[in-house]
Amino acid sequence: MRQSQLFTKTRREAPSDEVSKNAQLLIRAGFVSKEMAGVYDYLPLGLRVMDNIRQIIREEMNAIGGQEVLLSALQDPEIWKMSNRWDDEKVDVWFKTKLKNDSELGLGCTHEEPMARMLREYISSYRDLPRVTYQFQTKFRNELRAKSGIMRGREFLMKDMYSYHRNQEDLDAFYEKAIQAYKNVYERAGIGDKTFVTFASGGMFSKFSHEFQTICDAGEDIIYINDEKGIAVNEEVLQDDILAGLGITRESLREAKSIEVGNIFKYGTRYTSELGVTFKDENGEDQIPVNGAYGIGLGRLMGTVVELLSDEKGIVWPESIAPFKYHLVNAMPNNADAVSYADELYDLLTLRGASVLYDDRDARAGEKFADSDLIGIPYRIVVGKEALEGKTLEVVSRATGEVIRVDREELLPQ
RNA sequence: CGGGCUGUCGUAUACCGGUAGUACGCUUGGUUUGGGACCAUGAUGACUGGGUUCGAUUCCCAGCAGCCCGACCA
Repeated sequence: MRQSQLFTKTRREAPSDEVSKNAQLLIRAGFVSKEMAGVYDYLPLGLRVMDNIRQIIREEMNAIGGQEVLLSALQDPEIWKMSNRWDDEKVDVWFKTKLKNDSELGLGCTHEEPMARMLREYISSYRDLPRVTYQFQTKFRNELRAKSGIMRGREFLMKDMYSYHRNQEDLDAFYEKAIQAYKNVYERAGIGDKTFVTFASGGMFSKFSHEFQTICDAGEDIIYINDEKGIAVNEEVLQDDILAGLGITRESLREAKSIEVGNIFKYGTRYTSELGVTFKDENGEDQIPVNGAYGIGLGRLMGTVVELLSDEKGIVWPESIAPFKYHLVNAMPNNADAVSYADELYDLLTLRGASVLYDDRDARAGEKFADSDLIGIPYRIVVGKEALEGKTLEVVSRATGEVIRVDREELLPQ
C-alpha cells in the first residue's frame, strides 16, 4: 500500500472527548473513527489489524474442532421467550425493533438461543455429537454507559463459539481444550504474559465461569493473581471457601486491575433444554446435550494490545497482528534516485509477498518518522543516503528502537 | 438509570452582551528536505429550538449530543 493513497491521515491531536489511550492513539493514527458514543468505524489500517486477530482466532478455534458459521443479527423473539431472555427485565441490553407489520425483532446481543435452535435441525443422535460452531459477528448491546474507547461499545465484533456434547465429561474435556486455545490466542496476539485464566462467578449453572483477564491499569476489573499457579480469581468470587477449593491462600495473591479479554461458560443443559434440543443415546432414549459458550471481543482485544504495548510515540504492534510488517520510508522524496530506489524496493517486496506500507509521500523525513512511530508497524525500512550509496539498508525495530543494517538482497523474502 | 461537567472552523483551543482570534490541517505560489520546516496566500466555525435584551455565540429554559463518577455488564 502506498501511503500517498491511504484513505486516512494521522493527526497530531486526539479529539478532546476521548480520554482512553486506546481510542486516542487509534484515532490519531487513523485505525478507527468514532461514529457515536460506543460505536466505532474500522478504517483500512484498523480493519487489517482486526482481520489478523480474526485469523489467529480462526486458526485456534479450527484446531480444536470449531466450524465457522455466520448466524443472523436479526433475532426472532420467540426463541428468546423460550429461554426467558426476551423481557427487558431479564436482559436489559436489547436493541429491539419492529417489522413493518409491527411484529417485534431483536438485534442479537449473543447467540445461545438461535444456535441451540439450529441444533434441532441437525442433531438427532449421539453420533452427531460433539459439535462446535463459532462465528465472528457484530453484536449489539444497549449499554447504559459506553466507555473506555473501543473497549466497551454498543456495537462490536465478537467471536462466539458454542459447543454441544453428549455428556458432562465430554464438555469438561473440550472446555480444557478451549482454555488452551484461548491461551494460544492471547500469546499469539502479544499479551500472553499478562493474561490470566481467572475464576469468576458461574451463575446458576456451574460453580465458575472462566475469564481471561489481562493486567492493565485501564481495566475495569479487579483480580487477585496467584503467580505460582498462574491463575487468578475475580474479586466477585474472592471468598475463603472458594480460595480453599482452589488450593490457594489469601496471602499468596496479588491484586491487579485488568481487562476481561475473554469469557467462557459451561451451561450444562441450559439453553438446549429450553430450546427443546434432544438426541437419542445408544439405548434409543432421548437425552439433552450439554453445552458451553466461549467469547472473545475482537475490538477489546485490539484495544488491550494498544493500551499495553504503546509508548509515548505511539502504538507498537506485535508482528502477528500488525497492519503491515514493514514500513518502507523514503526519507528523501525530493531525490529522484531515492524515489526510483524506493519504488523498486517496494515493488520487489510486494511481489515477493511481504506486507508493506510504503511512505512515498512528498513530506519531510521528520514528519514521516513521527507518523511511522505513531502507526506502529514493526519494522521500518529507511531509504536514504546510505541506501543510495549501495551500502546497507537501515531497518529499525519499532518495539526496541534497535537499528539493524541489512543487505538489500537479504531483506527480500525468498 | 442517578449525579456532575461540556458543546466555538476538519482537529485542538482563546475571547466576548456589540466586527469571533490563534495553532495544526487544507488551497495556491515559492524556499526547504534524515525527527512533526519556513514565507506568502485563500477558504472554512458559535449543536437545535425557545426566552430575556436595542442587540445573544455569550445570560436563562428545554431538547439533543459528548465526556466523567456511580450503578449495571445477562
